[in-house]
Amino acid sequence: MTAQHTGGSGDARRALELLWGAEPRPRRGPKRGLSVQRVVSRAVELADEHGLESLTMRRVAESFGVTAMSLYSYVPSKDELVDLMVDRVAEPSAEPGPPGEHWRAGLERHARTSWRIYHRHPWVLEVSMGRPPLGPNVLAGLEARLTTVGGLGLSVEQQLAVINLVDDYVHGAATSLTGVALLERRTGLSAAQWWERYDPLLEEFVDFERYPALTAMWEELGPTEQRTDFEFGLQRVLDGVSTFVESSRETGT
Amino acid sequence: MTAQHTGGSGDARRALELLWGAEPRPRRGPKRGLSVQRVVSRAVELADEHGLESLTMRRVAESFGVTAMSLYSYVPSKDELVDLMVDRVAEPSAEPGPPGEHWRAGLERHARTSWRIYHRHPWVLEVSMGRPPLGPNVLAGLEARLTTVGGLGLSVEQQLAVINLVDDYVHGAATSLTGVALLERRTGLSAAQWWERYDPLLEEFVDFERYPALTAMWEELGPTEQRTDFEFGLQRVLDGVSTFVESSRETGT
DNA sequence: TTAAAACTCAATACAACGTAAGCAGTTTGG
DNA sequence: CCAAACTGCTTACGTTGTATTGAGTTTTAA
Repeated sequence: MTAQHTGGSGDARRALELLWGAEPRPRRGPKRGLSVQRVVSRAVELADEHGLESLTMRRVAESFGVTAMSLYSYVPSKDELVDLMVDRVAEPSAEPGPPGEHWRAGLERHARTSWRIYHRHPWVLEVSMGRPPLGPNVLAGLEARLTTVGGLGLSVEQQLAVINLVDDYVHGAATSLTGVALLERRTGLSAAQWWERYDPLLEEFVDFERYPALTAMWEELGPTEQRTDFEFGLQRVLDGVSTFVESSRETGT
Repeated sequence: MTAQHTGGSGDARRALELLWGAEPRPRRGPKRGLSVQRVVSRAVELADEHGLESLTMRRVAESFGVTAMSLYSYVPSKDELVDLMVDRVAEPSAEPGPPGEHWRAGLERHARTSWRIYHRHPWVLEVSMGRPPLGPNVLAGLEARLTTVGGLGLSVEQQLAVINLVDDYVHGAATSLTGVALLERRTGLSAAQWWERYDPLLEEFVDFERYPALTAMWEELGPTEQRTDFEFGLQRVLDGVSTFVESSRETGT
């Protein structure tokens, strides 16, 4: 496994051509049996269903009845394919939000959109956004965020800080929640079954007196109950931003 | 690559023995050349230096001058090794914090501790904590957090929600920041070099009028400047928690 | 019209991975 | 003192991404 996503260490022009769909220039050889679009769509389906770790070139190819190497005439590498997948599922259609929308409602909307994407396509969480694929949907997502925080009298740096704060929280919360489901698939063991295995053994190793608060918690809730409450966290984060925006307005800067 | 960390799909008792160091029972065969401790330490060193993706059983073994298979008499699988690594670097010594510490200072301290761990051991970010290794350090970290939010008059669910909120944000922000460095290593291209490659090509593909806010931002800052400001975000998050705690006190519940 | 260039897809191959199986040699409990 | 238990090596298998090669197909240029 080379890894997920190169951030375009290959041919940058080719990468952009693929992202922006500048494909159908006339080609010379035999008719192509597939298309970049279809390959990306199928790859997204497979990743949604079986996870990024079982998304292999061979499996994508097999689902079309061709060999793995055939795909390389559509996509230069697996990493570029993943980039295309990310832009495909990012903020589809990027709804602009109602005119005159309050910034808080806007941030909430963006957060929930990301949350929904992560929920439908958990594999996106495993792809680094350090160098996002510069495709239409990814850019539209950023544009929408910037528009939302644009009218608050914040500096551009502060605008980005706010956007990153919300995005980072959503990403973290989604990772946390998704991790559980991922482990259930990878191990074939539900969270409850896992706990049943470990619970009786713990007292053999753990001196509970060293962990009184933890022990109390385990007695009150099952330890399975540690659901990340996305809504709770999101409101706290937005409250924090709110405080900042208001005090920022008072100060005049 | 099987993946990172099973959450103990193997022998649970053996996993706990390893985590709690219940090792040196007398053994029959030849003297062991290594020890679980040394294997874990070396694996941490290698992962720190070259990343989790280049941490292979063969490389760990090679660094000791033994074969890959030799390691399997110390550690049942690579996934279990990763679990051991996580507990090794988690909250070392778990300082209890000054007595009478304010909850906000406590949460800040925990957040910065996590931040430091992620910074020193970025590979931890890639390991799911859906089923954390139930070792002494991981448990100590949770205990410390629970203690910090214990005296606020919150329900246990609320306490966990607050802890998860902070942890999720820190995790997200660290992932974001670390992703950049990871890509620099994987591609051999610095962020600046990457941008130099894409910037001139963008106008060929992107209709900037569709992305006015984005374009304005790119003109004001280089797009390289999108540093995640951890401190800024952390203070906003804590402000949000603060608002919640206070209004929660007023309401009486 | 035809030859060459450009293309598609398949077959084969390689290095790297985690780890199973088998084995030779070492230590120790009965 | 010997059989059981253990260590560490060798070999091997199935999987991964992708380089290479080659055969067959379509388009372009002469």
